[in-house]
Amino acid sequence: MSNLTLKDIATALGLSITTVSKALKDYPDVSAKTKEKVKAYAQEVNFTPNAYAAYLRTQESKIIGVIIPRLNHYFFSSVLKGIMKAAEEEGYMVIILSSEESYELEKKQVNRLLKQNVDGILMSIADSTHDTEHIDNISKQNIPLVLFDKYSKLSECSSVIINDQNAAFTAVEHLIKSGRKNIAHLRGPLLPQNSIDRFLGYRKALEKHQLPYKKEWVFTCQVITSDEGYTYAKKIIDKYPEIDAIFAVADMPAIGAIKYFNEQNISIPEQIAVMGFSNWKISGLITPALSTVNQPGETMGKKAFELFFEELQLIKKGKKVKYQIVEVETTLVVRDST
Amino acid sequence: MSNLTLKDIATALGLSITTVSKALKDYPDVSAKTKEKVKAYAQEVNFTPNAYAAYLRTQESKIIGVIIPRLNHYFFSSVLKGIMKAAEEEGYMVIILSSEESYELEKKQVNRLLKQNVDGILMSIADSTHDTEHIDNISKQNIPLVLFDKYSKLSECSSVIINDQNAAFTAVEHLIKSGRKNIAHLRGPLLPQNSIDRFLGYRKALEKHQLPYKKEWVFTCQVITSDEGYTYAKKIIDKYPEIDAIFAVADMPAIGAIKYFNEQNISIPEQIAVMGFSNWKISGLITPALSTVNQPGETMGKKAFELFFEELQLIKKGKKVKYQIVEVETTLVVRDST
DNA sequence: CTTGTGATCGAAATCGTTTTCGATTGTGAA
DNA sequence: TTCACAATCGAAAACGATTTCGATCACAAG
Repeated sequence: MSNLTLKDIATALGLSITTVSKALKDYPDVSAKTKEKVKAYAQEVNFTPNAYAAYLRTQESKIIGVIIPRLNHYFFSSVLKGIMKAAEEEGYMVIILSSEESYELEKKQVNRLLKQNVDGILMSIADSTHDTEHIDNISKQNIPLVLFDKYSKLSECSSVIINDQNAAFTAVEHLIKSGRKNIAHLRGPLLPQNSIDRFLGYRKALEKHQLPYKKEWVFTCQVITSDEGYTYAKKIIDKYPEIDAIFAVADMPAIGAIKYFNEQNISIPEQIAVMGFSNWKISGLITPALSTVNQPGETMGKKAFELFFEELQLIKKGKKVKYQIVEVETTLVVRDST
Repeated sequence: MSNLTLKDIATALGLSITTVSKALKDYPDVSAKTKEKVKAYAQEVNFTPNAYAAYLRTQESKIIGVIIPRLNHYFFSSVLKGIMKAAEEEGYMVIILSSEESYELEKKQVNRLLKQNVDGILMSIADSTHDTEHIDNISKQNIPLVLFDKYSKLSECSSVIINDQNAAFTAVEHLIKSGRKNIAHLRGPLLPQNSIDRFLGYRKALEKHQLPYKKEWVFTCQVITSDEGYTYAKKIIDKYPEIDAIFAVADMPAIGAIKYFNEQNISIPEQIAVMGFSNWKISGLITPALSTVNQPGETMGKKAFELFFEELQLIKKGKKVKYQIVEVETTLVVRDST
């Protein structure tokens, strides 16, 4: 029952270990009859080769590592789901580690994965990550690396991203087309690039529609939480009552703002419209339901695994890998807050 | 750079593989001087033993497997966080698999983990799981198993749970003490035991305070979603206007109900109070903020790993393991909806 | 009767670490 | 000097699968 080996099968069938191994792997120098016998018996006793022993020869662990900045965030959970589904189909296991948005921890986690001899690493780099040495180390060891969501312009590797600038542009344009003229922006921190791009998309939309850009209408969230949205919402109402719409860098600040407006009986979207970004599950459940940009996490995860897998095949064949930047489509989700 | 072996160190220092190995593991039959030399060099070249080769001898993979019913649920993500933190401290990697609430898939995932030779399995069984053969197989192979959240009375293994009945009792009693007399219950499906226990806690609280239990005030959610809460809320208002409070089996249905009440301008908690269960992050962000029962996922995860680790030590020493049922404390979180 | 060929099978080396069991050296006591 | 006994090191056998390279045999061609 518990974990038999090739040897067990060999003795049971009066064959050598070699022949059993080859029969199971369809080597041409085993007779059809023997193959059948071996396979039938292996099936019967539910044999699968010991993964660790196999690794020692093949150097393939059939395990990939995933590093995400936070564990219990809806978006990253969705990406994980996509990765794990795709991985399962190819017979891969997934080891997940969290960097907790810390550069130091991220470096450590990369090293842990390398020591574990994973066949590849998929990761979303932390906001605080400022150099790419640890990332480049991965490629140097010749193991496939795919970044998702956030990415590094400096590193030579494949990435799965969305077009933050275009997505933000579309979202803000939607606010403009629905008649808003004084649109504030709750932007994210100066890093990562994503929050810069969303800010740029915001500016571009204003520009295209000849609306003035006012620096004082851009509020920077140091941490992307609902609390920041809540306090900025108060500030907006108190200091800039002319503002009639808010475009937030993410759903959380948008939700915080809505919470404040609800408490103050400020009508959404009549008096002020609110637009989020990411389409967390929660955003459809609050009142009013939040308009937002759908960021398809599961699709991104699936695609990230596929890029890894392609790359691995190329490496195994000794071919040169070509890095790809895959952009996944976002969609505008219009609900009741705009 | 890339993955040296004991042999590399041995030749570099003019020693044997054996001595290097023993020096690194502080065997008594290696001189202090040699140990120092070896350790210094190993440190310098950043050597760590190959995990797979080590496994072949020690039969310890330093990997545990975790199976959860759903990936992107806040509660399970929190448990994962707790598990992974604790695992990391003991040098364990975590492989995560999802059963997607499917009994068949759960069986398959258990087998995948067993084939991977993980050192232990932590799992929360799917709602649809009706027999425990696959679970018992784990214990039979003598590898530690710890269940969390949901558990099986039939299986002999340790578990980390909350006291659903008491928690529900406290929640409903809070509604009663705040003056509600006509309390409805959105209960979960007939399985798992958790939703039964919460229902029983609801009944017990009514009973203790001499409130009548009315069967027609208990609404069964087949799936625990906000949609179900939304439609039942409508039904409650239409058919049973006398109801002044709702105790939901989980946050999601409670949130759905609140959404409906908000749309209908039914004041919460004045006209009707709403109480959830689990304390998902979202519950504090809606308006009005949802009162609920805090289910400490991270603590449960941490505790689950600790139980596994204890058990593993006992098994390694050949001692008999004693299974434990650990109850983690819940707390009532009173916000604005009650 | 040889010889060559194809079809089947196994022995043995290998992956890198762990661990048992000897082997060697040096030291002090007899 | 001889012997006992630590102290220190290495050889070699595992762990289980993979894969190279022969070995064996049957059979047909020469």
